[in-house]
Order: sequence, then C-alpha cells, then structure tokens
Amino acid sequence: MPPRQPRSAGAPCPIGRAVDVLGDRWSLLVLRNATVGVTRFDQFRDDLGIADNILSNRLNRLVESGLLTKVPYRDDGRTRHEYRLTTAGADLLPVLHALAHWGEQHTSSAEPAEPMQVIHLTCGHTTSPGDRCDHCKRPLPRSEEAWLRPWQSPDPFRLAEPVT
Amino acid sequence: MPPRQPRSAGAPCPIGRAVDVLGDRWSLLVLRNATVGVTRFDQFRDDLGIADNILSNRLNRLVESGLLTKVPYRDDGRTRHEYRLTTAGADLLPVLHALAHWGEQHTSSAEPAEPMQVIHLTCGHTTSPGDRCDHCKRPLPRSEEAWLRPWQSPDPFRLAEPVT
DNA sequence: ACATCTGACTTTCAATTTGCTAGCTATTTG
DNA sequence: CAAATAGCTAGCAAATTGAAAGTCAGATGT
Repeated sequence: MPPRQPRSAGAPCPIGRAVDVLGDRWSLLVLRNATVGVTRFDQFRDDLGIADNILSNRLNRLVESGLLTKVPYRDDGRTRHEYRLTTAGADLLPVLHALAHWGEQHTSSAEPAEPMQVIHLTCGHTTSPGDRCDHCKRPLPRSEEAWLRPWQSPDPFRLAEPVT
Repeated sequence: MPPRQPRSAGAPCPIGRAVDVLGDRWSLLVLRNATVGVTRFDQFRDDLGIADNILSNRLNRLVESGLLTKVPYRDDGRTRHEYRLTTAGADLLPVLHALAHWGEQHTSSAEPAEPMQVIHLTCGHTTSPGDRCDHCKRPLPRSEEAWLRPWQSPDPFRLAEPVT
C-alpha cells in the first residue's frame, strides 16, 4: 500500500484532520455506500466503478483510520469478510447529509432524475437531512432514517448500523 | 489546466456530485480558509503550504464551479483580484461544520491544542456548530458566527460573507 | 532611467497516485 | 478435475501533484 503523506496530519484544525482522512475522490463515496448498506468488495467496486487496487487501498485505509472494520461472515460455507461501519464511520452521517443537501442545491444531474430523499420511518415522511424530522419535529435517529434513491431503487434503504 | 474527469459527473446522487467538486486534498481546505476570510493567492499559499500551480488550478476550478468569484480590488494603486465566496461557496458552511465536528470527535491533534470553537456573537457564547445557538437557542446566522482558532489567533474570526 | 520588488501566475520536470488489465489463491460447485 | 467466485496483488501506462524556477506588469527606490 502506497504511503500517504497527509499535509495537515495531526494539525490543530479539526477540518484539516477530517480532510486528511476523507479528502480524495473515493473515500466519501465508499462511506456513502457503506451507509446505505454496501459491505462487500465487489459491491463497492461494481457500484462505484473504482479500480480494484484503489478500492483495496481505500478500504484498508478506512479500516486503519477506524471508520470501517472487517468482520468475518460465512457465505456458501466459506469464510469471507465484509466491511462494516464503525461508530466513527457512522458518525459521518451529518457530513453526508450536508453534502447531499449542498449537492442538491448547487449542482445538477445530467439526466433529470427524481432527487434523493431522506425519510423518517416512524412518521413515514420526507424530511430535509438533519437530526430532527421536519415533518413531525421529533428527533431523527439513524435507526429511523432511510434514504430513497429513486435512480437505484423505488424502495428506500434503511441506513446501515455501525458494528458495536 | 489539466482536464478533470469526474467519475460521477452529473450523476443522480447529490453526494456524488458534491464530491466531484470537493473531493480532493485541497478544495475543502481552500474553502475553509475562504470562509475565515482569506481572499488572496499568497495568503492561501502560505497558509496551506500548497504548491503554486496546484493552488492556481484549484482556485480556477472553484471559480468555474461557482463556489468562488474573482473580484477586482486596488492595492498600492494596482488592480488585482481576490477570491471571494459566492453563495454556493458560503452554503458549504454546514459541510465545514460537520467536518469540524467529526474531526474534533474522531481525530486527534499532534500537539495538544485548544480546540476550535464556534461562537455566537450575539450572545457571546460558544456553541456546537449548527444553525442554532446551543446556549441561547436562537438561530445562528452566518453573520453572527465567528470561529475561534486558538492556534492561529487568540481572537475569533468572523465568517466571510459571500459576494452578492 | 534603471534595477528591484511583488502578486499572481506559468512552465518544467520529477515523484506520486490512479486506472486498466492480468494474474493469483482458496474454496466450493459441477 | 475444471470452472466459478470473492478478494486481492502485480505490472505498467496515464494522469495528477509538488518543488523550483521563470514570466509579466505595474510600483517603488535611488
């Protein structure tokens, strides 16, 4: 794995430190996919269209940085492992919310598509991304949040829970 | 300026589109500095330690993407221009807030330093980053927000206002 | 008048990172 | 035993990044 020389490693600015971990073309997308439930190497690869070696590198780096963990599982009798969010990784949700909101406001899709929506499962309504449901005003915990991504599926995805 | 081949350009996912603009090692740091009031080429360069050519490239790209604008000004009788936030650039504040919060929680500084603080100028109190002051519960507009970055200066910075 | 300075870039070129394509390694299924 | 599958690793070319030097236009010093 190629060494990474973070510019602002351990810098006093927390934004700089966050960018050291997340500031490249793939990390945030990997984490976005992890939060909608992707866990396996080839799902990430096929979904993102990222090269194998880069994906392998990014996943390992995110594991090292403590945002993902490898957890073993059995599929067809063989032991494999999947990449699951840790608490630190799951805590990136506000960042993803903010990016989604900004992207919706200030960038546009090539082909006109239904926008992504955040749904509060308890009340069933769409809300803007945040920690409280716009509609029913109650807190919006991760476990009650789903994302509707119409270009992927007509059904909303529940957000992945971090491994404890 | 080298061509940029965004992976998810115009993609339906707003997070992907945001990452197309912001997903590299420098853009978010440039924008962070712009939001605390940096406007000039050499301030960015000296502050970030970024190479000239990369900075030039990033600034131009952010101008093209509509997050910054060049505005002319006069210094020592000569016309120069500075880079100022547009509304789209200023609207990145929630992203910076989220990154700052995450960075504070989940990464650590090399040398122990006073953490960054968000201050509500109206009530004078520190608040967690968001759109409402934790302390006085009133809304926290950008114009009433300042960042205290103790490793840079003992005085808080007011956030830069976008050009209109 | 002339050299120097300064801000904001370009240019050059080497080092690093990315992306493609091809393996490779277990294990299980046919 | 052959093929398939998941998850990598290796090799190499292309793109991006970084350090350093060069450019350019107007100001300033002498």
